[in-house]
Formats: sequence, structure tokens, C-alpha cells
Amino acid sequence: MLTERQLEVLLSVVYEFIESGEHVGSRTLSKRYLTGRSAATIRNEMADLEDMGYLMQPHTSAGRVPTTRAYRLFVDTVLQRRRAKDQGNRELLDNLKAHRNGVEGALTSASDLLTQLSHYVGVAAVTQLRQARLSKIDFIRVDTSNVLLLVVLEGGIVHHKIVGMPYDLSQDTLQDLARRINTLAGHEWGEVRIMLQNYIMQELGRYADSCRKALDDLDKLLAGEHTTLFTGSLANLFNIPDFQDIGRFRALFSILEQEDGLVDLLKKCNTTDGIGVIIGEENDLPEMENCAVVLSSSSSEGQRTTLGVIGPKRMNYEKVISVLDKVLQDLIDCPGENEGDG
Amino acid sequence: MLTERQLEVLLSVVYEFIESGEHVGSRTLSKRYLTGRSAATIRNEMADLEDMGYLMQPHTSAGRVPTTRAYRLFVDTVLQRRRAKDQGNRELLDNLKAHRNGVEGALTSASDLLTQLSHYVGVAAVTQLRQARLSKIDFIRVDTSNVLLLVVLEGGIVHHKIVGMPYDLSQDTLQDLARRINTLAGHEWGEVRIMLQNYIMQELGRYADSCRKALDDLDKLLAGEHTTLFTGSLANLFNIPDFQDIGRFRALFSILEQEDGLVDLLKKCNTTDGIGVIIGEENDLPEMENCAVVLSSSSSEGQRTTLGVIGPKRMNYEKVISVLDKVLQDLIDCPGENEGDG
DNA sequence: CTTAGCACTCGATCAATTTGAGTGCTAATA
DNA sequence: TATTAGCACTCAAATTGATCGAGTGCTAAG
Repeated sequence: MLTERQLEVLLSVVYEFIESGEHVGSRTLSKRYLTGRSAATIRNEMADLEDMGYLMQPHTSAGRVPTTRAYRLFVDTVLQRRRAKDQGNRELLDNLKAHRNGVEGALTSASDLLTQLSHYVGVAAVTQLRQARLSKIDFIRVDTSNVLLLVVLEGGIVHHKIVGMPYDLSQDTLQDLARRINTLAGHEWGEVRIMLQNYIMQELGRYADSCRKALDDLDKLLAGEHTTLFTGSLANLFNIPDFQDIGRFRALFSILEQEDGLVDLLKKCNTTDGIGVIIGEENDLPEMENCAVVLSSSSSEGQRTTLGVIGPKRMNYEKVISVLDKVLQDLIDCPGENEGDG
Repeated sequence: MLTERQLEVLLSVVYEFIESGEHVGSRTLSKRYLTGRSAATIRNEMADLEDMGYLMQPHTSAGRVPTTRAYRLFVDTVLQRRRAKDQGNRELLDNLKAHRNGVEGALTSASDLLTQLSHYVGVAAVTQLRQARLSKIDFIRVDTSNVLLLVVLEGGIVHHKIVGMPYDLSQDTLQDLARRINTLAGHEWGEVRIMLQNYIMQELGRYADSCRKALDDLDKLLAGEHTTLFTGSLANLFNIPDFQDIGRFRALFSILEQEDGLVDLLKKCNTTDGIGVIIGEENDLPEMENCAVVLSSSSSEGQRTTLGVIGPKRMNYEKVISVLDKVLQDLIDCPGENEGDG
């Protein structure tokens, strides 16, 4: 276990390193953080902390740098202590409300906002849970072998997809089908699915096969935990010294560019509401060993909203967490309006 | 005017520079391209070409590097000479067809494909021209003050947008409206708009104001030349030596990340069908002075499809042009199927 | 237990030096 | 007259070496 003073030294190292980005030495600490103690004393403590796996030296005769373990301790401490602080940003948050245009608009705004405020990369995602409720469905014949599938969920999420059909279905047939399904508006997809399946069996016997494929497509869209993700601008990454190295930049970039990896990452935090931090190797992606992800999610009735900030391990956790808290709070204040019905 | 030999020297410089990325000297040319002539002879020609503005030296006592003017000549020559070559890639193109899922699917595939084949950055865009035809419209009440606007155009482009409404319109009212508009399916937006406006005036007197706003939104979506853009992965940029410098990379990145700049750029070529090349300063964006854009567009009835590749000035134009030709041809082969009706 | 002092390590920085590819010019050559 | 070989010169890039400074570990004194 750490002594009080060791903890103090450790947190100071992390703090100073987050500030400066350079390995921190005993003299700096003695001068700036622990003015009562001499450099030599601190040196001894640091040596012990290194043995315990909290610090490391990039090379002999360099200052110390925090390990993931140290960040972890730091973040946990910060997470405990927060609630006190509550600084501004109101003006920007109002902005978010103003630009709201359905779920997509809100999430785009949110990710942009997070990016702006944090100076890292903001992401915003909504995962529709199994109990997503149908608001309206529609089928539109595009040509002899393609039908446009249109699904609106309560809350305003819209999915559309072109599905191939081996048989040519008339627009009337499709409309009839849509009309029937729409009587179930407000019900969960599970129920709708059963009704739909029965209809297909009974009334559309000869088309059953082709419809089954469309049903599968619908399932993919609605039954699984489908996540829609928005990533803010990556431009800030250029300003972060940790990513000046083109190699590291590249690694992170390849992750951020494709949604799949990110979505998986977000799922990490999806078990529990509230704020979670994933530091360095704690996530499975080797490309992200120099990064940290701060996630904050909150689930309302049919969907779970996750906001996150991705940055270097050495990020300003306090600020990011506070920003995240704010934006999320603002975001979940609103969907309540939509809950009346559709 | 250039002599035959000067042209030969010049094209060789451009070709070699595209290959190697390093300034090319007289000896290299003498050994590899113009084996009949000695380095000294070529040196004289090069000096002349420099005077004429086709070549330049990055510094005294370095080899020569092509200017934009030289690239221009090179590309024009290539554009003239092509048609002859016709190498493979069939297997990948079939792949494109297979993954077709409406316009968006096709364009996503196309931009990915261009990116893969060219090793630069592929983009694909569809601009709907004024004469876009309506296939289906729908309005869905989301809550007391928001309506989801849904427009499907012939060809399968789908637009959806939440618009705010100062008055609460019932789903029945909305449905009635949609039904009326849908009788005009297959007509151009211009006609639909008139009908819609009349309806609003006559039947919806007290809601007229709120509807006008929605109409504006629709106009924005449908009347202007709305462009949907897909950009391929930027990952290839990391492999291009010209962009190893983080500064240049950053400049290009900021352009590619936001659609607006790119869309403007694409419009450059939108005047004429066929292949166009924009080299370096020829485009207005100072951030792109080290880049070239090869565009290829083709308009069918209601929309114009543009494919492009963005890469360094020193790109393999021959290959890119041939790739572009292929993918575009493949893409426009299909929409014909959709022209029957909706 | 704390601290001052000292020897030592190692990255970073800077100047001097070398190397090599390339040029321009001139004189010899076909 | 057009071409080429030869030579002196230039300049970026790579190499080397010296120096600096921040930091450590260890030891001995307070």
C-alpha cells in the first residue's frame, strides 16, 4: 500500500507530466509540488514507486514517466473527488440544443462539441436496445428487383436500406404490407416481427422466400444492438505532441477511421451508466496503447446514449470528465420530450 | 514550341519523378531513358526546359523537378494517348456490383474501390440536378413540435430530416398531405412544389406559416444542386512520401475532412463530362498546392455522378485515369435498370 | 529519517567534416 | 554544327565529435 507521501509524489508526477508532456525529475517536484522536501528525498520515493510499477524511466538518467497503473490511480482519485467543480461552457451547450435535428443532428453536435471543448476527439453514439419501438415502416418499390426499406423508430432514428428481391412485388402489395405493420406502431420490434412473419406465411406464400431475406435485413437493423456512431474532427490530433510521430498518428488514425473498432471499444463501457475511463493497454487494441478513452453513457427507455473523448494517455482527465458530464446531461435532458408518442 | 527531343526529355523527367519522388539528374536520364545521348547533351536541354518554365531546381546543384506546367503537358499527352491500354481488375469490379445497395451503397463501394486501386484517396459523389423526380414523400409526427420529413427520389436517393413546427399537426393531417403529394410521384420537384404550395394556401390556411418553413427545408434539399459525397479511407496518405511531412499532411487532411471544400472542388469538373485533371495551384485551395485531383463525371437523366482520385501532384496519372475510367463505366452501367419507374 | 554532495549516464544540440550527386562551362571531337 | 568528355564548383545529407544539462544512484554527514 502507498503511504500518504508516496501518493502525493505519484499524483504530482502524473499531474506534471500531463501538463508538460516531459519526463519529470525529482528537482522539479521538490520545487513545484512538494516544497517541504528536498530532491534527494523525493528521489528515494520515486525509486520505490518505480519498483511498485507506478513509474518508469524512458532511459537511464531521465526523469520518471507514469505507467498505466499510475494513470489508473490518478483517474480513480479524480473520479472520487469530482462533483465539486462546475465551470462554464453554458453558451456552447445552448448551442447544442438549438441545432438539434433529430437524433443524428444531436449526436453530430455533441461529438463536435466534445471535440471543440476537449481539444481531443469527441465521439457520440446511440445504441438502440432490443426493445426499440417502431414508429413507422414503409416499403417503396425501386425497380423490378429492389425495394427500399424504411424504418422509423420512436425517438426519430431512421433506417433505410435497399434490399434485393428475387420476385417483383407490386407497389400495392408492398403498401398493403406496410399498412398492416403500421397498425403495430408503438410496439417493440419483437412483437412486430412475429406479426410480420405470420403475415408472410399466410398471405404471401409464394413470396415467402424472398421476404425472408428482407426480414433478415430488418433483423440485422433492429434486433441486434445496432449502434450509430458519430466521430468529431480529427484535426486536433495534430496539435497533440504525443502524436507528432507519424507512426503513432497513423496507428490511431486507422482505428478512428473505421467505425467497427470504435463501436467495439464503446461497448466496453456499455455495461454500466456513468463515467468510465479506459487507459492504454486496458483496451485490447494495440494501436491504442498510447491513448485513453473517457466514456460516459446513460440509457433511457429504448436506447443508450454514449459520449466519449479519445485522446492521449496523458490527457487532461479532469477537464474531459467535466466536459463530458455537461454535454451528456444536456443531451439526455431533451429526449424526454419525444416520449409522449409518435 | 518544344522540339521532339525536348519533349522526350521532359516527359522522361516527369515519369521518373513520379516513380522515384526524387529530383532527377541528367545522368539518370542518359542511362535510363535516352540511352543514345550523353548526360551533357541532356543537361543542355534541361537548362533550356528550365528557362521555358517546365522544370525547376529545388536548389542549386540538384536535379530537376517538374513544374505544374510540365505535369499539365504530361497529363494532356497521356489523355491523348490513352484508350489503347486496358488491363485487368475485373474481379474487383464485379465485387462492386455485388455490394450494390442503392445509391449510397454503390458510391461507398466506388470510393473504396478507387482508394484501393489507386493507392490514393478515392471520392465518389452524386449531384442531383434540378430535374430530380420524386418517387415518394412522407411525413411522420415525432412529437408536438417536430415532424420527420422523408423524401425518396427516383433512383433511390433518400433524404430525411426533422423539421420544427410551431403548430402541432396531427398524423392524419400529415398523412393526408403526403397522400396528395404522392399522386405526383414521377414528376419533377418543380411541379410538386407548385402543387404543394397551392395546397398549403388553400387547405392549411392557419398552418401556412409553419408549413412554409418546411417547404424551405425541402427546397434546400431538392431544388439546389444537392451533392452527396463519399470519401474513401485516408490511410493511404501515410504511405505517400510527399505527405510524410506532418505539416503538409495536416493541410490536406483539413480539406479532406470537411465535405464542403471537396464539393466545391468537384464542381470544377462538373461543367463537362469525361475526365479532367486539376494539378497543384490550378485549384484555388492553397492547402492543395501539392496535390492533384483527377475527376471523371457523367450525367444521366436526373443526376450527375462524379468519381475522383485525390493524390499528390506526383501521382501515377496513367494508372489513376485508367482505374477511374473503369469504375465509372461500371457504375453508370447500372442505373439504367432503375429508369423504368418507381 | 533527511539531506547535501559527487560521480556517472545519456539524450539533445551544434558545429565541423565528409560524401556524393548534380550542375555549368569549356575545349576537344565527330 | 552538334555532341561529348572533363573539370571545378555547389549544396544537401550523412557522419562525427564535443559539449551541455537534466537526472539518477550512492554515500556520508546532519
